[in-house]
Amino acid sequence: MTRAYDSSGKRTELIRAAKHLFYRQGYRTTTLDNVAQEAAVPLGNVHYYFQTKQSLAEAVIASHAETLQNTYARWEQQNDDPRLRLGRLVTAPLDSVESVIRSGCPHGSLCQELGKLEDSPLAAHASQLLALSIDWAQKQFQRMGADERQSRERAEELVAAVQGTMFLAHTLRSPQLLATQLNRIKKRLDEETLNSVEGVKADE
Amino acid sequence: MTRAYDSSGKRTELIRAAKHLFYRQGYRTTTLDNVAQEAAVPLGNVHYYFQTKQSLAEAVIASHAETLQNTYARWEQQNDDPRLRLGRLVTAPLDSVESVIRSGCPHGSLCQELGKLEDSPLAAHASQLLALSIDWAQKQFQRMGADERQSRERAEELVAAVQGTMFLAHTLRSPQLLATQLNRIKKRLDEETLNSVEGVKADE
DNA sequence: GTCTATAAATTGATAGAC
DNA sequence: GTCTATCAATTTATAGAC
Repeated sequence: MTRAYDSSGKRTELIRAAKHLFYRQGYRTTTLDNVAQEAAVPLGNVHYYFQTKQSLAEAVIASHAETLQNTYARWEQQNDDPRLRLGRLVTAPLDSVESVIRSGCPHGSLCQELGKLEDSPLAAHASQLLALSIDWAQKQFQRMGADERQSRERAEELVAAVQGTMFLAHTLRSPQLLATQLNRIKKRLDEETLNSVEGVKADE
Repeated sequence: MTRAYDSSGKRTELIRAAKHLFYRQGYRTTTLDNVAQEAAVPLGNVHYYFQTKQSLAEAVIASHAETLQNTYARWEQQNDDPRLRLGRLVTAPLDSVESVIRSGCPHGSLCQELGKLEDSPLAAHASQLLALSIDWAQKQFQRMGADERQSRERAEELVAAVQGTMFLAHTLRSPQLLATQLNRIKKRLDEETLNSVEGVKADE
């Protein structure tokens, strides 16, 4: 790095373009030329900002992580009740049905693809996106009074259900499935957490 | 095709090798040379059996579908009770924990990768593997007395949960997660289907 | 049918002018 | 810092001898 920040905005633009294309087409399918064109930057220039395609992917993963953390921070500000927060985690994919149907979960599909590149550190990096979501969900269950193990298992269960639903809806290209199943998950979540309202308020 | 069957067994062997490598490394990462070496067949010979890499992938998908159908047929023979049949669907991944942790679900991960190749018929072909499982699960729920819509939604929910669990366990490389969450799914399945035993026996 | 050698195309990465 | 031109490696696919 020879610069303190991205003065021209090209670096940021390259990350945005790569993020978009990796999501739509996958990491392997997307060429650096594709990214360069999408970002309106000459191909050769890409290597000024990112020495390798892999380092570009790492920047993309970091960008995803930042977005996720911002989202969770916002949800925490907007809702004190951990049940409502978890509800948003479940129904969030409904805010972008079309892209979920077309390309699946932005984080999940990236983990899936990079997870098979064994000789690469990208797999471990990407998996942190999933870990981030589980950890956050676990925190919410803990605020409802669940202990360490209980909260962990419920968080894993919830994230697995949402991920599996997005995957199925994407694979079968069914917006209907996405809506129906996410609502089922949400309904069960609401039912299961009905008796933990007091614990929350006491914790406040 | 100039032959009625695979007399030398090389065609079958190539499919087996490709199936294995696509699962472990992914479709894009696996080269025809990799497949040829794994099958102990010279590279140039691959094109005698499969004109393109895509046609090899189609054969792999067909082989997966055949395996799935055989498995379901066997489960139907071994158990009359649809609840037990569905139980096997849930716990089956525990019979091959290591490969699931290492590479995820053989069908799910294939669907995920091929699903992003838009200009290819492979996506639609692969998605039939998932559809097959959902359809089979739906049949079992129907035999328990559930109507068309109910059985469909419960089948989708079950498959989504199992797929999501395999995906999470694979991404986080956690055999513990796989076992814990699959057992949770099975437990809930058993609880929810407790009151539908009569309906089954009457149907027999 | 089987195999070697190679063509043809793609693509990540680099060199070097400006 | 920016961009053009090009290298080097990979990989799908084909040609043609045996």
